[in-house]
Amino acid sequence: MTAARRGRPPAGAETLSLHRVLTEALALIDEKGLEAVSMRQVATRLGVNPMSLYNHVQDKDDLLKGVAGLLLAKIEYPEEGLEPRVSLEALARSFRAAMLLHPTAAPIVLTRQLPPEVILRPIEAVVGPMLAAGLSPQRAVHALRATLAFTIGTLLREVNVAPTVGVLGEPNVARRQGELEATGLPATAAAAPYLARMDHESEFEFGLALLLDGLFRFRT
Amino acid sequence: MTAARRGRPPAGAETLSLHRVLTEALALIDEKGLEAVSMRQVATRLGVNPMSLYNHVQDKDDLLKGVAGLLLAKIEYPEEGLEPRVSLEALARSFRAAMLLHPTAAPIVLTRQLPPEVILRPIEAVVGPMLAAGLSPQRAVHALRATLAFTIGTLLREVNVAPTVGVLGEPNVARRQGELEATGLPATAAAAPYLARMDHESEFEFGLALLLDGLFRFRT
DNA sequence: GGTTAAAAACATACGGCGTATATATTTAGC
DNA sequence: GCTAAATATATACGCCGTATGTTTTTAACC
Repeated sequence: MTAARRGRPPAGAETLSLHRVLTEALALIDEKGLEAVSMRQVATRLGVNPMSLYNHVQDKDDLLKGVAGLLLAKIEYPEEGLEPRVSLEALARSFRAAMLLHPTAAPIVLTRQLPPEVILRPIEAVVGPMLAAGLSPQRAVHALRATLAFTIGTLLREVNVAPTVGVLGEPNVARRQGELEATGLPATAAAAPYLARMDHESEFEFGLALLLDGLFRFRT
Repeated sequence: MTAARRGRPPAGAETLSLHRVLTEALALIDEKGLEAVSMRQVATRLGVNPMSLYNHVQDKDDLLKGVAGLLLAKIEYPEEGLEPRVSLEALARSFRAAMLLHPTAAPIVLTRQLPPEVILRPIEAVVGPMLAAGLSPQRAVHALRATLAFTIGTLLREVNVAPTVGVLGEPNVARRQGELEATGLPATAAAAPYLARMDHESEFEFGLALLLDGLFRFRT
């Protein structure tokens, strides 16, 4: 282990950058999980002293906000001029897909207050079609918040950061179903085959359709 | 600072218990916030060595699960025999109210997988009325998951653990509204007065009614 | 071209954290 | 009475975030 250079690196040298820090942090999360993220681990992977990160990031929370921005940047926006309902469905699905590209990192976006500049574009992309569909601004905001709450809640469950009795994988499902039937709770037992099994995709589509159907039934 | 007793305490002495550990942890969260919770802090408040907690709790995560149980135990269940829709509304409101009794602790419940024994009762209380209303078990489970996802998402926003542009308090609202109008994004600017302001209560009721209306429109 | 302020890296160190391990004391059951 | 279990403390390890200070190079200015 040779001692590392100690001053500002010479002109041509590869240098640290905010982008390198953020992408390395995201890679670390993908590989080792959210809880493995530490300033020291990120620095080690970059071959750099931990304190060097602070030249590009205010603190650890700031770093995580940056990673959140990386994730949100992966949302793909539908083309202009589609039917409002089609645009909204596409957006919701694209948001979900973007989060599921990095499931273990998703809670960074979903459970954090983010600076306006990083969420304004998605908001505009949702409110636009809602107004175009004839919803009042007030109702459009209510609708945005209801669908976003549902989507966040669904995604958190999907990445195992929410309470649920459902499980994935056949052997687990069968075992859980048996446990539920053995509780003696009548409704729980009756619904056990469905409570035990989880199908994120269809649950997301079910709730999304439910909300959008309701919103577009009367466009006040 | 006299040296603390070192062995098992004598018979009559006040002794530690799981319940004391959990309630002290909850009190600490209420006073100092979630991030202030550490085994050492809880132990200090109990006048006890940190390692003593491990006689009652497997590890820190287990302690937090226990606190989650404390919170869920504060749900008040509606009486039997009400109209299904009335029961479901009461339950959703009661769940929300229970979480808002300890807003800073709520994320422990909302962003964690919990053991079945602690969530079975609420589940039964939701699925029961849904089946009573004529929903199929499959649809009842979908309905449970959709409303729960929405409720969790709404509550996380309410306790500042979710992305949003809305703010509370008049001066903040006015400032944020100005910022939104200055973005140049047309829909965002048009909806700025509503985007800037947050009204958790009415947003919760709006989404809840939207979901339940849809669910009860056709009872398949 | 020399001077100087800013930039970008490293070095050290502090106080906190969760908890593994070992030990002491008392109790409860046989 | 003996012994195992229960309940407490003591010590220590390896992490963590980051405050503070130092070194080296660059870039801007005269």
